[in-house]
Amino acid sequence: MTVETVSRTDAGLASELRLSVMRLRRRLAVERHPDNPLSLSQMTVLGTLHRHGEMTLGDLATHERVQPPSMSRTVGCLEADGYLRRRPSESDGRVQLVSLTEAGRDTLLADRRRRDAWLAQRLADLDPEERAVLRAAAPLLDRLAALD
Amino acid sequence: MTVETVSRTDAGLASELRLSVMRLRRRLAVERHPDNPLSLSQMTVLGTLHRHGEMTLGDLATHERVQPPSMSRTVGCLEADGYLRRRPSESDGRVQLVSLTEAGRDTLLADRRRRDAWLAQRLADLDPEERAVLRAAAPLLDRLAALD
DNA sequence: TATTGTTATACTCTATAACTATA
DNA sequence: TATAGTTATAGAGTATAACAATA
Repeated sequence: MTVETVSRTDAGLASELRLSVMRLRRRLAVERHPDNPLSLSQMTVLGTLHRHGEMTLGDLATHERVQPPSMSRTVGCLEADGYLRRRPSESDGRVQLVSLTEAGRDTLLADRRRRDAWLAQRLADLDPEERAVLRAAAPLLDRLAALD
Repeated sequence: MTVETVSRTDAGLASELRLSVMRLRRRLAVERHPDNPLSLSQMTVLGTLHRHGEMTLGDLATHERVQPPSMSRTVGCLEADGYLRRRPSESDGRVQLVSLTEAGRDTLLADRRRRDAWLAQRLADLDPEERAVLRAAAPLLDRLAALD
């Protein structure tokens, strides 16, 4: 088996996919709209809160596959800048419930439009069948990333 | 249109794909085999050199979508640890040609086997049709990430 | 004792700006 | 002058360890 054909086998799929995922992630980080003050990770947190509604900090960390201290820091910055709010749970004083503010929601939706301008333009260069492949692939990537 | 259905539209595909790519990349970073001393980015460079053969430092940076100083540092560490070698081009003294050493190749292949153990196991939980989707998706992700 | 979250600290990756060497 | 690469410096993102508050 040669290096060139390894990608067609199941054994090579893992390698191919990992390289591709890393490169696109890096490119996405570069191509953010310059007037958006929020980082890629911060925007992802806003997106998750928009999708799921109010969540605990721990659940947010689990969902984003980061450790609690990392999420604590991310959430701290976003709260300080007014994109989300925290409140303690009534039933369990240890728990912090996190939710989007109106500013966070506006920022998310504006960013989504801008991001779509870049990535959707790249997607427009693909055939409809190729876009269909990626639409099918996205949830599969999430299943691969799932904790179980 | 609701939040839940947005992923079925072309406008929502960009958002979905970005979130999925980021989460899988983070998970891959976590799931590396603990006895591998090399980082995700370092392993990616070894993989690119294995696939392409000897390359200039600049081409390597372009291929990995990083700036030359970033690649200069990555390559410097890998050279110091014996995973690759550099030599100046005969025709142009400014150019550094980078290639894998035997140790780099061995490390790459060993790591590929280990990585496959994790990701291939996750892939094994998918249907053959779903793996086919991902096999088709990987080169499309690279086209999205391409400089043009 | 166990769980949730925070603080302290450090490391990796990446960038931009300024520089050196070569063309 | 222009190009290839390096050095210096800084910032973002993440981790682990130790801690505080609550259950």
